[in-house]
Amino acid sequence: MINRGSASLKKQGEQPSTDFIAASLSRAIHEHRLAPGTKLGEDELADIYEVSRTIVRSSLQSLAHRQLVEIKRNRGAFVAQPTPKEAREVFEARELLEPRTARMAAQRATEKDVTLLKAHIAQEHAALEAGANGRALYLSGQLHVHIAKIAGQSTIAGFVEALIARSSLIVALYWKRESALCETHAHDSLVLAIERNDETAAEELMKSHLVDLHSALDLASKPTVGTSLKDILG
Amino acid sequence: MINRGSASLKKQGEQPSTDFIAASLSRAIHEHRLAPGTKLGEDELADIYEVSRTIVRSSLQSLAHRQLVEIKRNRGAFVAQPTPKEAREVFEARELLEPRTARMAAQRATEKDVTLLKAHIAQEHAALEAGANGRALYLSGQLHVHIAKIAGQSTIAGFVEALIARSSLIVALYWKRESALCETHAHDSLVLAIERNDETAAEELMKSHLVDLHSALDLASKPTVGTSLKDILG
DNA sequence: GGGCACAATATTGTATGCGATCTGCGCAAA
DNA sequence: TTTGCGCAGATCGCATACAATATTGTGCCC
Repeated sequence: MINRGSASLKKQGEQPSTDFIAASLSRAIHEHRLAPGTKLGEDELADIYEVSRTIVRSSLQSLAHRQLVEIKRNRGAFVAQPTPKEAREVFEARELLEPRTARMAAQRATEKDVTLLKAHIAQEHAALEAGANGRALYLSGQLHVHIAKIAGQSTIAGFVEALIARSSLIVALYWKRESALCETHAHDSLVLAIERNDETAAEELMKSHLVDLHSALDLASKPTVGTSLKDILG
Repeated sequence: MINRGSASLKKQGEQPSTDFIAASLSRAIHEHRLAPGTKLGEDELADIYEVSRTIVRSSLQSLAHRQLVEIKRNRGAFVAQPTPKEAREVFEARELLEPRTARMAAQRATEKDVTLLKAHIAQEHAALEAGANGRALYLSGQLHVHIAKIAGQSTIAGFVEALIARSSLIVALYWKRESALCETHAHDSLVLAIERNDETAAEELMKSHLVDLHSALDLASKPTVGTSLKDILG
């Protein structure tokens, strides 16, 4: 169910396991390999990653703090299912934060930054053409994080990162259209604005990009993928 | 060293212990009873709160995620010591977020909200007059959180909460003046603006209040309270 | 007398076991 | 057939035990 490839990598590298597992799960959620509502049993994960429940617990708590999973006492951890209200708030927060970070990024971006951004976008296109939809989605989000980091405000960048993560869940639940393609051009022109240090354009492009995304959500209906029908209806 | 009173309360109430301990430590940090750099040994805390290290670890990880404590691998947990750079970023983030939330709060505040805000300020004044400086500081921060919550954006309110918490550490490290009194009037007029639903005034007042706070910090010097003598002197 | 290497201690990291709580199923009664 | 109860299974919460690592103390050698 989960990316076993990375799990075995861990056995070789022997990195701080708790971070590794949290990152692995986070990626899986980002890439929509784990649907909202999916149960994440401790024993199950401990088995998969070949560590003790202690480590798994720690990872899950970390993810819970980022609101990527929800922990119900004596019930276990589940991939979070943001409500329409929460979804709206997340996008409103993004609309407040990100245009400003885009402006700062345009102001501060170095040549190297722009090169990296362009490489990032290239990856994004490649993923799309390869049909790796999940990966494309992940990269698409990471571009926003990347821009926030260029802005040089790591605190705000951290917030943006958290918002992007939740956005991934929101998209999984409320996305109307099928094509994620519509985003790519927005990203292109955004990066170009940053390249020519056009602060105002970057801010405006980011703003309209987010409004586009927001409007592509159907926040009226109840979650579609919601696996746990009983929880919601009960 | 830590609030034993609350610790014993826990024994009676038997609440989710990990949250309780995290909250207790958080309060202690907010109220400057725990100085930045203080080591938080697991056994020590386990002893004080009369729980196992498992719980204490969980609490510390929770605080670490909020960046209130820093966990160094194989070394332990310490009350965080934001650098001047981080301090600047925190206040810049606040200056970005909070004026907007103040505006929204002014727009949405009900009579009940205003009543609670005024009660809050009264507590603040009382604490100051009672010489409970730590508590006053805590309440002062909580007012900002309260306003953010009134704005009805719980996501943003969460960010503000995190920023307030870190601000407490920043004040502990970099505060220039002695009097925290200067703030109280700012809070008064801010709440009054919210009461009369004067959005623009609320936004402006919040903005200038934050600029005041920011300028009352001495971010040029190195941390003063930094307990780790070796790091600083070595 | 000073500096370095090694041993002892203390503290954190991880694993595992036991008790508590919840879920789901089966059976009995209406 | 449906509804309520009770038991069994599974899963989580927490404590304890053991392993790994950093820190401190001691003694030797220079």
